[in-house]
Amino acid sequence: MSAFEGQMAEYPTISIDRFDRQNLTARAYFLSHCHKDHMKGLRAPSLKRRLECSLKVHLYCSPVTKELLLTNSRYSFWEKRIIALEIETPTQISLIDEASGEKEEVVVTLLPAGHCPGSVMFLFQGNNGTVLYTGDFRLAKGEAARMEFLHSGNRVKDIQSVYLDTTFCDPKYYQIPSRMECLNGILELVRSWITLSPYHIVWLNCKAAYGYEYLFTNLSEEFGTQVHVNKLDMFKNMPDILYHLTTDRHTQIHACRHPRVEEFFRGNRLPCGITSKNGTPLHIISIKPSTMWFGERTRKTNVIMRTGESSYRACFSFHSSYSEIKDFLSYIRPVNVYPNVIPLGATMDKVVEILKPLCRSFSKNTESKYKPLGMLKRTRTTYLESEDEDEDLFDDLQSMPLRHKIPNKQTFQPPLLSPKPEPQECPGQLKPNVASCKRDSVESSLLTNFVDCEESNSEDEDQSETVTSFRGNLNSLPLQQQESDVDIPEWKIFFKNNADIPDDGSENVISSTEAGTSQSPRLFSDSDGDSTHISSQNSSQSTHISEQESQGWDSQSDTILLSSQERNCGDFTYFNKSGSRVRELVTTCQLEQNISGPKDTSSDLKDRAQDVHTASISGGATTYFHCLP
DNA sequence: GCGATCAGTT
DNA sequence: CACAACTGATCGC
Repeated sequence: MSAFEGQMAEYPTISIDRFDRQNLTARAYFLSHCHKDHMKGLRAPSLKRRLECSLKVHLYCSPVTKELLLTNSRYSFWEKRIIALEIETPTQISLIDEASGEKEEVVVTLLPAGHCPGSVMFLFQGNNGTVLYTGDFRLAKGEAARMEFLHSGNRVKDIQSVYLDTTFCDPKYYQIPSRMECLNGILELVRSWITLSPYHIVWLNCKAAYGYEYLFTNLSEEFGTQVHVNKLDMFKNMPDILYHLTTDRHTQIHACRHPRVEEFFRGNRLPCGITSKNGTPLHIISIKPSTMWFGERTRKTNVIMRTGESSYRACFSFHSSYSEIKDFLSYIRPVNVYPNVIPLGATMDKVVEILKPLCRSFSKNTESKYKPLGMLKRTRTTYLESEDEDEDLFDDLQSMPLRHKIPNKQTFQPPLLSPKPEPQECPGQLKPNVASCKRDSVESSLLTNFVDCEESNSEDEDQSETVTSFRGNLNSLPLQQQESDVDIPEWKIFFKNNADIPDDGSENVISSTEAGTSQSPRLFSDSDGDSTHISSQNSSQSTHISEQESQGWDSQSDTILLSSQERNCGDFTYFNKSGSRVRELVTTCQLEQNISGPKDTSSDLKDRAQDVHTASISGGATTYFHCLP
C-alpha cells in the first residue's frame, strides 16, 4: 500500500497519486494507475470544489488509466480536466499558480510500469533536476536498461531522486518467479483440468482490481475460451482485452466474483451462481493468484500449490521482487531514493538502509575518493551530492561506465517460443501425470508441478546473509542481452524471455504428491531458471484505445507535446482545444531553454539535446496495455 | 446521508 | 503468503 504523501521534494507544486490534504492546492495532478490506494481524495468534494474554481488544474495519466477512471461515473466530473499523455512522449507542462501567476515548466515522460493496465512511472525533468516516480511497478531484471527515456544517448540520465515502489523491498522476497513462469504454470494447470470434459470448470479467484487482464487474455488465447467476468464495460475501447472476456456464464473459465465466494465455492457453485450445465453438475477447481517468493538460494520455485481438494494457489505478483527492485535502482543510481511503501514488518529506516548503498550519495561517503591522476573531469560519484550548481561543468561519462543502455530495437528470438503447445503431446489428459504434457524447452524441461500446501512454504530461507552476499553483484546486470529482442517498443518487449533469475544450475525437485482420489490435476511447476516460451507473443494486449479516446485535449494550452517524429527536428507539437494538432517549430536550443532554467549549463544542455535527439523510436500509436506480461 | 477511518475478511 | 478491495462499525459533519 502506498504511503507516498503525494509530493516530491524537487517539485512540490505537483501531486502524484494523492489528492487529499496538502495536495488540494497542487498546480497539477498525476495518476500512475487506477488502483484505489493511489486515488485517495480523487473524488472528494473538497477537490471537486477546488477544480471548479481552478480551471488550469489538470490530471495527467496514461490513456488507459483515463479510460478506466472515466468508466466509473463517480469520477466523471474529471472528464474535462484529464489529459492523457502517450507513453514515452516527453511533454512540457506549465505549472501555474493561479493566484500569483507564477509559472514553472516541467517536462514529463510516462514510462510503462508493468503493474496493471495503464500503469506508468513518471519521469520529470525541470529546473530542480530529473526525478523518477515509479508508482507501483513490476519490471524484470534488466528492464531499466531497455528503457529509452532513462537514457541520454547510451548512458543513464543523471537522476536526482527516485520515488520507489518498495512493496517487496525486504530480503525475504528475494525472488519471485517471472511473469512467464507463473503464466505457464497457470496455463498448464488450467489445461489439465478443462480438457477433462466440458463440465470441468476453472474459477480464478482474483481480487477486484486491475492487473489480471494479461492472465485472462492469455488463457483465452491459449484455449479459445473467453473468461467470464462480472463487468467489462471499462474495456469497451480496448478490443484486445474485451475480445477475451465475456459476461456469458457458459464458459469453462471464470473470474467472476461475489461477496460470499467462499461459501459459494463450498457448495460447488460459481460466484455467478451456476452449478451445473445441461443438468450435469460441474467439477470446479479454484485457482487463487497469490504472491509467492523464495529466498536467494532457493532453487525450486513452485508456481502452483495445491491448497485443498479443489483449490490451488498460483504465483502471481504485481510488484517487483527484492532483487528486481535492487536491480532497477542500482541501474539508475540516483542521488536520493525515497520509498513509497513500507513493507509489512519493516521500517522506513530499514528500507532506506537497504536502498542507500545503491545510490550515488552512498558511494560518496563510503568509497574512497580516489581520483586518477590526470583526470580532467571529476566523476560525479565523488562530489555530486553537495551542490549541483557546478556539476554540469563536468562530464559524467566517468561515473557511469558500467551502465550501457541495451538497444531497444532487437529482433525477437523465436526459437524458444512455441506459441501453441504441442497438443499431440498431451494425449492422456486424463492421465494424472502431466509431466507427459510438459512443453519442451530448449535447454531444460520445464516441468510444472504443484506442491501440496499442507506445510506452508518451507522455501523461505537464510535471509540474513542475502544482503551482504548480493551486494557485490549489483552492477552486473547489463549483460543479459543475449535474451530475445524485440522490434516493437511497447509492452511486448517485456514478453520476451528474461533471464531474471540467477541460475546456478541446480536441479529441479519435482514434488508431486498425494495419490489423490479425485480428478484433481497433477501439475508441476518449477522454474529453475529461465522461463521459456509463452503461449504467444501474444494477442496484442496493446490495448490501443479506439479512436475517439486519446483526445481529451480540451484546454491543453499548458501542455506541449513533443511527439516522436518531430522531436528529432526540435519541434513543438501540441494540441489545441479543438483537438486538432498544432505544431510550433522551434529550434532545439529554444527547446532546451524552455525546459531548463538558469541553473542549466552546457553539459546539461547537451544531455537534453541528446534526449530530444534519441527520442525517436516508438511510433505514434495511441495507447497500450502498460501492463507488461 | 455522506465521507473518513479502522478492523476484519478474502 | 501480505495485494488490494470490500464490508461493517463508528464517528463527525
